[in-house]
Amino acid sequence: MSFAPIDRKWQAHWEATGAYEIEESPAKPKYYVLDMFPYPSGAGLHVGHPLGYIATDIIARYKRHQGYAVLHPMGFDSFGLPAEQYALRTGIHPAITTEKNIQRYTEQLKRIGLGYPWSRVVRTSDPSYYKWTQWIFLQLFTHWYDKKAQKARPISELISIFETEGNQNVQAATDYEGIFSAQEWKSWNEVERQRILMHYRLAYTQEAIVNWCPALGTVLANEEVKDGLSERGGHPVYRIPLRQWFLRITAYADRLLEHLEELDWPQAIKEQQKNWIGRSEGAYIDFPVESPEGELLHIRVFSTRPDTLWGVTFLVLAPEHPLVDKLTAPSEKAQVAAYRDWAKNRLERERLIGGGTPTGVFLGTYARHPYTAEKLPLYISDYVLMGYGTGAIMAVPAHDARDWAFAKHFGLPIRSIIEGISADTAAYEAREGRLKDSGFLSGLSVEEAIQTIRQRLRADGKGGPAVQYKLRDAVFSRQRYWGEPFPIRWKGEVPYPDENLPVELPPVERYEPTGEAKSPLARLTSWVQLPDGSQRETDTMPGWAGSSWYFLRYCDPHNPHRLADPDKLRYWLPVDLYVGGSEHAVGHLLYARFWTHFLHDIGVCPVKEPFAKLVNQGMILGRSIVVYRRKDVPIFTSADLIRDKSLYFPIRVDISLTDDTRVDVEGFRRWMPEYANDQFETNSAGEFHGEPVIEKMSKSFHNVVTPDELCERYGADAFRLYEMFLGPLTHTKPWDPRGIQGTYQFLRRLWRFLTGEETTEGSGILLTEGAPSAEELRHLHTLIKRVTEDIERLSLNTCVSHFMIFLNEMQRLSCRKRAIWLPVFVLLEPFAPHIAHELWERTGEKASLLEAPWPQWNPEYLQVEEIEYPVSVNGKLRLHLRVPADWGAEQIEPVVRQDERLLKYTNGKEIRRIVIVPGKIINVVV
RNA sequence: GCCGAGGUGGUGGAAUAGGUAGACACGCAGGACUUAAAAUCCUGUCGCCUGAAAAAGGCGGUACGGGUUCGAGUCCCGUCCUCGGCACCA
Repeated sequence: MSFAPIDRKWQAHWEATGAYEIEESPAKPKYYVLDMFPYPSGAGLHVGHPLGYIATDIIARYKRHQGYAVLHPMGFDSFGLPAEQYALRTGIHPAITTEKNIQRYTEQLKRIGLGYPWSRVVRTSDPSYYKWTQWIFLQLFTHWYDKKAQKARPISELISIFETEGNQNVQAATDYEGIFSAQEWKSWNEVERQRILMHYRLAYTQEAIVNWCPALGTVLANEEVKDGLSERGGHPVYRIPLRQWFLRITAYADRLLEHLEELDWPQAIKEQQKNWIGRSEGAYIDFPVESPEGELLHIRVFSTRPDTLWGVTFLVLAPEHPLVDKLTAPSEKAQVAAYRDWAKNRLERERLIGGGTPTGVFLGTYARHPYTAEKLPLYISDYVLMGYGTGAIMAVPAHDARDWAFAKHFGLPIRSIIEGISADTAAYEAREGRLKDSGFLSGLSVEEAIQTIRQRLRADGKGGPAVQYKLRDAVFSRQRYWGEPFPIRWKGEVPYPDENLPVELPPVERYEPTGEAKSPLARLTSWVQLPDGSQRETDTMPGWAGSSWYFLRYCDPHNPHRLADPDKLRYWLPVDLYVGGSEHAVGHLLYARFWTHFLHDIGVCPVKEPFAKLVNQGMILGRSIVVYRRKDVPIFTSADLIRDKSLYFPIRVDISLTDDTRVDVEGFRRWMPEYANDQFETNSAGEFHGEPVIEKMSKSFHNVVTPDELCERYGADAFRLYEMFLGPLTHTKPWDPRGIQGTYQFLRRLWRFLTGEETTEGSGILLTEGAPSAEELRHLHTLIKRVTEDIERLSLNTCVSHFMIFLNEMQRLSCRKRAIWLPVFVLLEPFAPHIAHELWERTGEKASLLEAPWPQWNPEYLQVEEIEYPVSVNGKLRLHLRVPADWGAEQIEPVVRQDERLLKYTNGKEIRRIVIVPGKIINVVV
């Protein structure tokens, strides 16, 4: 018996009636529940993908029963690399592949009975959508961040300020260090002005060092490079400077950090974002230094431990530090050049793995301690990074493990400045103790000393308090085809916004990279060259551009005039519940917050934080079956016969050819023709077994289970229930292909019990009239209470158990009373909508089950009438037990016997009464 | 190394306020029906002990060692292990 016909009947009905389309209704409270939209890959959905979607579908349906206007939309993150690579191989345009995949995804999602408003679907690759992605980019391009006002402001306002007072009073998020007056500003030409403005824009271009792989013709991310070679193909990778677009996310570092507090997100994700932003407080300290040519300079360092200033015994600069050339003594030039060369070609990765022994060279010159004027030797070493702080450090080997290792290796002095601490065997890094030998800091605690020195440095003009972030500005360029084009026209060196949106992605004939670190768009000269002599930007935006604001578009998905209507945004935002995988912890989730803060600043978005509550669903792992083939001869051996696995090669079998661990040998032979003539050693029962392995669900492991086949065989509802029943939403758990029997069995029992039918063809239902008994009401209201409370705390797996227990009780009581079952159908609807709707229809109820109000539990039905029951314990002490009125002696006696123990615990106090409630001994009244 | 989350039967997991640990389900074992299989239904299923068995009972048990409490899977201290993230960030 299959529930598939019922599934189809109701899915068609919902489709035809637009049952899940939704509008703002001011009279109702709103609830916005969101899934992370998928990239529509060619492989389709496997059973791991819809886990979160089913959970949010349950929440959405539940909230709808509770009278909320619920927005629970779906869309597609449809720009991306796989479609482009497929196009490279086949010549099929990514738009066609993507369209096909979206069709397939949509069918699969509908087959599970997910109630999405399909009219609201957004696709990031639609021009009508990416028009607004481009628009947001232009807003970033035409805004700067004012630190005084703590918000983004139009670049035109910055120009006005420059024209009237120059830049001396401007506190902006910028890397521009010069100071200029209004006169100077006015004296400059357009190109010079634009060059300066570029340092203020929130979207800007800059030369950056990238991993360039000529063989692949593209730039690679750090994680795509292994040991100087490309991960794919193993081609050499070079670090070259390239002009790239950046977004100035660092302007928002503080705000992104602060607002983390107010979010109801998993602690792990908040921690990750916090670490990623990596705020540290410390101080800048300037060390005077004289170059071999006699030039007086200073080296600025950043330290979180400025209190250890008297423990400094040398300074270290990053090899790329701009002062290295000037500060190298003639005698050391050759060595320094050699080291710098070596360090440059050493990739980040090796440098980290190399970890153990410090490397570096002496520059042959010395800096002066800012307070004691002591001579401090200057070194360069690649353990100091140019990209963080100032690219130079003061080394305090006694109180920093890295400096300690460096000092030991090069025989430099180690000087402890904490009382009673010797740093002979290891650095003392704790922020505890009192300072010694530290001038005016001596005698202070570490924390006191830090505060004192920060102020003193500023007062003395030798530095001052400073804050540093690990967060870097985000690279926003990709040399790819299948992404959003930049709405930018270059006139010479100066980029100008192209206000004529959308700038549509033109068709190309060849998808191969150009070999010059440019996207395939660069070949389209007719597209690139514009009539006014300017050229289009040919890079495209990264995958995360479109996904950084899609949740806004869902509120008003077809608006041609604006990103979304402000009233609609005000109604729906923020997202009340966002469910998705934790892999987006510092990518998508940080960028989406950044864009939302920015859009809030410019008055487009009513909220600063897009996602009030976030839940990470766990991964569902697959169960692969491995069979063993001898290394020496063409023989496969059943796994239960194998003693020494080292004699065998493991080979994964497609799980459709297995029944638990038993392998269909003939099927396997057909599937892998190269083994067709091999011998298969079976066990004594004549069976051939493999061995199960739990690992990621993946096509390459042949362990993928798709929802489609399960929905056909058991029905969408059994599938939905099983996905929930598997375990807590947030846990990573293996897919057990046999387990679905449990929820399928439950639904069949329910079906047979209520309809008396073995098939889904009839239309009968066996509900009876009549008033429910106290016991029946107690079961019903227990169910309502448990299911309601468990949905609220997202414990959907236990909800399923409650239904099973309830059915058992009703079967035991043979209760088919209408008054009991009607509310149960409402409770069941979010979990098993198809069967719930079918049963509801058969009852003849006219009201729509979708809109039926969620039942309320009545505490009165849950309370059990109590009586006092006098018993004697040990024949000595007389007790009064308060027990449910319908309990008999056979229920009380075991309890009493058990509670003889209580006598021991009362330390001589007289027990008057043991209070008992159903199932629990609550306390002893004395 | 640092940060975060966790450790309960053969398996997934339950125990919501510190109150009968193992609900519910899978698997497994036994039985019924059947020529047989599938399907379905019933019974049992943490370990050890007493008991011919059943009934009934006893003891132990939530990673390990301590502690608080009449009572601890739950709270506190210490140790070990697993998973996830970050990792020369000065």
